[in-house]
Amino acid sequence: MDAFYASVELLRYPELRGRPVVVGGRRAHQPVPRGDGTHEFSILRDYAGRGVATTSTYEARALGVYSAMGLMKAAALAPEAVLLPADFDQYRHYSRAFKRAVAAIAPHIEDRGIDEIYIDLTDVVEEGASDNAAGDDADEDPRARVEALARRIKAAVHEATGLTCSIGVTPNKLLSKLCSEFGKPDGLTILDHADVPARIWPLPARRVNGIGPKAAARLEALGVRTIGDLAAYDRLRLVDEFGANYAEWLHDAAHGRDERPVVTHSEPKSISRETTFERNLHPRQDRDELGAILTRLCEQLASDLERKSYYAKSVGVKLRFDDFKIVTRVVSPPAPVREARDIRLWAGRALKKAPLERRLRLLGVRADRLTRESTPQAPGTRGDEAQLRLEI
DNA sequence: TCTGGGGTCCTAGGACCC
DNA sequence: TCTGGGGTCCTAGGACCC
Repeated sequence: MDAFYASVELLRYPELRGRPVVVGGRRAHQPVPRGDGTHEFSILRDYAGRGVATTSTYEARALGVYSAMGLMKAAALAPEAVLLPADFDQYRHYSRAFKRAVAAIAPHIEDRGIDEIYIDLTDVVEEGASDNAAGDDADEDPRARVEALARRIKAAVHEATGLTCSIGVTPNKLLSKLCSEFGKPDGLTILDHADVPARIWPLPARRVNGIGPKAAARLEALGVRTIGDLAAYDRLRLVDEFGANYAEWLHDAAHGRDERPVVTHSEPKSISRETTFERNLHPRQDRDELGAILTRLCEQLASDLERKSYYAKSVGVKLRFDDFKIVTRVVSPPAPVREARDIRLWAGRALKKAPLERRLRLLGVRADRLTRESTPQAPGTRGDEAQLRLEI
């Protein structure tokens, strides 16, 4: 989806179209209705406090404001930009709507978060082909068929949500992810393996999903800037720098090779809640306040577990200190837990294992190693199946 | 008073088992 | 004085993604 959160906000406040708009900041103010149908909006310059831009409209991006940028920095770049608080219920609603619209056409979908999916079009394209075989003036060009299908999906998404999306149709997820960035907003790119040298290799290596800031910097140090540089780079030297596994993946990725299937179902591995404080808190001086925050996080986590029907075999805490260093500690209760009181107890024990000298800016609680069962499951046993032991 | 919140996956070391 | 070769599970940290 194109600038998803910001675009949803523009549906609600059409008068903001064409203006730089930033979504984010926990203390951002709700727009105030004026009575004539318009609203009084807060602007970025007036924001004070912690927080980052969750997303921004293309007009704000033109001014240099991107996702994850601190709002104070964003305000320096775009002081007149409108600032809106995030409304995740609203975004989830539109997320479900666009996914439903796609699923009606192509049901083989992998969820990649609130605003992104992979679609396996193989069967849909083939069905279309056999349908067409009967027709007389049917379009026989496979590429034209694929394009028509992609346009049908874009139209369905727009019909259901009023929002635009960008689609990349390619032989695999890696290439589709790259191509979905082309022509945004409202892009459509169809690409085959043969197009990789011309259209993929000129791109910066950083654009590959899985090459982040660290890997990109190390590649840069090797003189590797583009995906084409990476494709041409000596494999063994890549192994020296990154280890066998990552090196092989880098090499395959640079050649547009990716065999990962579209995964239509997956179980969560962990559920967590965390919060950054308005001011840094000291483990001893602010002990009571921290304890209250931890309790609240545990209550939220317990309600998440209950709603989703999971128990946690491990409970962990996450601390971010004033120097931004992160420490995590995990404990495993004798039996899986779900109740807020239990989570609070074990989170407290995990916390005791952590170093507590510096001030904290963030505290988090995590339910780890999730299970549907409330009773401990010994390794190698399943339910109440009879156990068989054989010795020779 | 730069720098959110929710995730996944990988690596590495230690405990423990046969 | 030396002490193998598997395996699994658990924990901590880090890179990366949306």
